[in-house]
Amino acid sequence: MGRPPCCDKIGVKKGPWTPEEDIILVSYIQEHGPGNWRSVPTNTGLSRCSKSCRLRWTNYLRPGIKRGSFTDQEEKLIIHLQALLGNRWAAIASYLPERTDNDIKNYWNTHLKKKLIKMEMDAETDGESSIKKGARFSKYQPIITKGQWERRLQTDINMAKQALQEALSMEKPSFLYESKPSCSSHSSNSCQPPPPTYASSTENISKLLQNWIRKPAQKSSSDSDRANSAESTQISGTANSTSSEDKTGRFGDNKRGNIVSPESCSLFQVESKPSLEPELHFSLFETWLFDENYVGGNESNMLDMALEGTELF
DNA sequence: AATGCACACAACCGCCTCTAC
DNA sequence: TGTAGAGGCGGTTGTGTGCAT
Repeated sequence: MGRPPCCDKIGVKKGPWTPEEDIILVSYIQEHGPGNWRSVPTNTGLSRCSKSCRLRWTNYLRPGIKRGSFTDQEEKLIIHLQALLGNRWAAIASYLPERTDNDIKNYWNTHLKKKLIKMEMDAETDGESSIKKGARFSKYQPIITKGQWERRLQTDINMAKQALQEALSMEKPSFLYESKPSCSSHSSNSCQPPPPTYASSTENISKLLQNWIRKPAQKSSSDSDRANSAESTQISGTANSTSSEDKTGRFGDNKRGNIVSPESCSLFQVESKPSLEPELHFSLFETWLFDENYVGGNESNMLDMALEGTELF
């Protein structure tokens, strides 16, 4: 039924990307910018389908991707947003600009889902024992009663949904600019955009390129995909390991010169996830998301809220 | 040291949405 | 207005790695 998948074409390579392919893709995007993925395999000679190229870029090569373990704050944010939005990982990812939807999805599936299930089971177990004692919610007993915080939760969810809709819409609501008065009535030149959050990753790519260039002799086109994959992972991992440490990275930081040019930074400033100004989103939600006191002051309550305050579970 | 298992994550698949014609 | 194609998204799978036995 329907169209055959674009990746069904004969000769289209699948599997892990090699460093060579990464470099080709990054170089091409440097020059032409992201988008028009259909033309990427044709123009680069990559034996990859357009989807694969886009995915590789957005999930791995795109500047600004933070790797490593999720912080508690990120974790709580994901839990809240998942409760609010469901499995809309792209929407959730828009509130964690340094994380890809794939990363969040993976993290949810491998960590948070289990964690919440465990929490739920613990709560149920505790609830059963509590029922016998006549106190259903004793373990996560909030300061306010369940009925009270349920009503507050519903109100907050409605408010948050409304805010979220506005935030996700094409037009930025005016209140989002409250924290940026300098941008309100000035020319575009005087309104400095926030520093690109992906700068660290541009450096990562630069390092990746450097690492690859330093040992070209080790590379062989006859290497198996698996060997390439392993090296790719190693190189990328090494580069990525620095990403969360240095937020000042610039694409032009490549001392070897031209592969990654400073001018290309503008490219990556253009290409970004929509609505990727973390401080804006955080300013909008941080109170609601991180005000743990309002349900009793601990993470358990928050998780309990996420579990019980939505139909998604 | 060898084996099995669980975990993490990159990548693929298929469906949906959007847009140009 | 309908259709085809490209891009986007979420679910799922495959594979490498680390740990326990």
